Amino acid sequence: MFDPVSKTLATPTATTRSASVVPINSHSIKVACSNCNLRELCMPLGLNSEELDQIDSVVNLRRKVKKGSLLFHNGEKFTNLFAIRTGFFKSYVASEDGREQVTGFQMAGEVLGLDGIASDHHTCNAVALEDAEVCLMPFDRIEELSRDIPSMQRHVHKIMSREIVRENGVMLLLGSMRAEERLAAFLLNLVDRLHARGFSQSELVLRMTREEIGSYLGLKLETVSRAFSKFAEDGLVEVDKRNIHILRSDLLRDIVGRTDCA
Amino acid sequence: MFDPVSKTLATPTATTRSASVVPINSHSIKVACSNCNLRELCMPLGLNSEELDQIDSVVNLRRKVKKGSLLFHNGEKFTNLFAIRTGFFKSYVASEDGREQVTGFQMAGEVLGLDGIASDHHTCNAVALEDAEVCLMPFDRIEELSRDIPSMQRHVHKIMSREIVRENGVMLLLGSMRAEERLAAFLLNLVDRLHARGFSQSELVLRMTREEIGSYLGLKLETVSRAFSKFAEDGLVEVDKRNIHILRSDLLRDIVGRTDCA
DNA sequence: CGACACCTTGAAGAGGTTCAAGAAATGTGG
DNA sequence: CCACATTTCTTGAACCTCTTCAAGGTGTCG
Repeated sequence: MFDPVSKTLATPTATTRSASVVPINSHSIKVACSNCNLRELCMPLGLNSEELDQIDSVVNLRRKVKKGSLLFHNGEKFTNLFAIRTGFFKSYVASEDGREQVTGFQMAGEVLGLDGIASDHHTCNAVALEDAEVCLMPFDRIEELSRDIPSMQRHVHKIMSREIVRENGVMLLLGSMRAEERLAAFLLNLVDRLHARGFSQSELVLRMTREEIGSYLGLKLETVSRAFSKFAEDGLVEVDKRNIHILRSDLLRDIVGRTDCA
Repeated sequence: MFDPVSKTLATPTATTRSASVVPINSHSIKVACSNCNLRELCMPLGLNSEELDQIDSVVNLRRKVKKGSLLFHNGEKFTNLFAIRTGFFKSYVASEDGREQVTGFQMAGEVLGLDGIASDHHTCNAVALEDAEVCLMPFDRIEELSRDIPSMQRHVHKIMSREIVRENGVMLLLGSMRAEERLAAFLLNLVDRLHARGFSQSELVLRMTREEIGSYLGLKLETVSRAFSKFAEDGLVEVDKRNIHILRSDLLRDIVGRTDCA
């Protein structure tokens, strides 16, 4: 199955959708992974309690990110990876001449910041599309821990490889699909990842604008809007602003998969 | 500077272009990194001799890959990363309906196979575009070594992150550039990477067909051909089949960078 | 309530694709 | 080593998808 934006982790875990349930007063506070309900999404399974304690010592801070504000930006020194606890992000790159390309949308349990490892500086930007909360994971601590705990090491490698595979899928999408195929693939991927987090298989709320979807899919916002209208007209989805109800995911899948025909 | 296909490693090292200088009779043979002239491209610098010995024990096999044959393919069990010694590869993904998308072109000193880590199986294919030779690096040995040698660990992380950053660049290219911008960016990137390996800054020989370039750039082969003709007509390059002579790299750079205008 | 961001829809236009034909290079087998 | 089949590349012309430009509508927030 084609999967342009594969989920960071497959383990389904119900999460709350509200942004600020954890009492946080300061800019960032100490937390413990060992009793985090997203642990299955962030960390390798089957660790003993000693290893869990070690991990608690890595993920020692949280940070709230207000809607619209940057988690990190191009050029910024890289020190942390970020695990999303709540909220929704977009990451994007910009060329000198001002063009922007959304490179991904990230949700709870997914990791941000991998781009920064290459040069010790971030090369893309990450913005919260709704009020969000992230765990800070100092990368040198992650590397230390990876040396001590092989399953942790393997986990880190898998997360990075998964991102490479995801981007391969996006290249396929951008390089060879038509507008409606792209949007269908996008919707299916999004609802899939939400479903893996305990949400509906058929309903979703878009956290991003048509323009941001368009940027991600290599389309103009008008084209995205028209494709939504076409899907609605054909009875594949109901579209009410950013509330999407998928009526015929089977037909959406057909659209993604077809080589030719209309 | 926009860089859709950033080089795997920046260290310039002269290499020979011929494919079969090393005497190899069997399918694969033992070799030593410690006296490989590509070591600077593949391995972290500043290792002591004991660490170099350890690395020699990782990269213990070479394999010849004939032009047109697969190094690995989608679905194949993942066990090794591959460091290219000589030759030129393309990697590509395929969707069920038969569409193919070239995801990258790789040359000496670059690493193939990172996609396989995520699921223990490769998700893309790698084909030699000319007779090639690769070093086999068993990934579990790489992980062992990474646990012992922090600079090795960091090196592996950087290689993976670099691939993520490269793909971000390709997404920008596919999502927001016009045909001629894409081809200009492609040529500049290719000649850059070749130059870092001791080749000319202005002359290059394409190892791939127009169709493969088109697949990578999200264009049809006719469009690629026309863009080449346009560049030649405008005096930016000389094109003789697959031999490209870049006359005005400054103007090529302008083409990549411009937001609008003609 | 007004300003602003976001979304939809129509009409015209452009860039790239598709289809087609021919030329040049490459490889194969005798 | 040559003849022939095949692959690769180029170029033209018609077509189509998506973009651009434009206008109007809706929802949101200070």
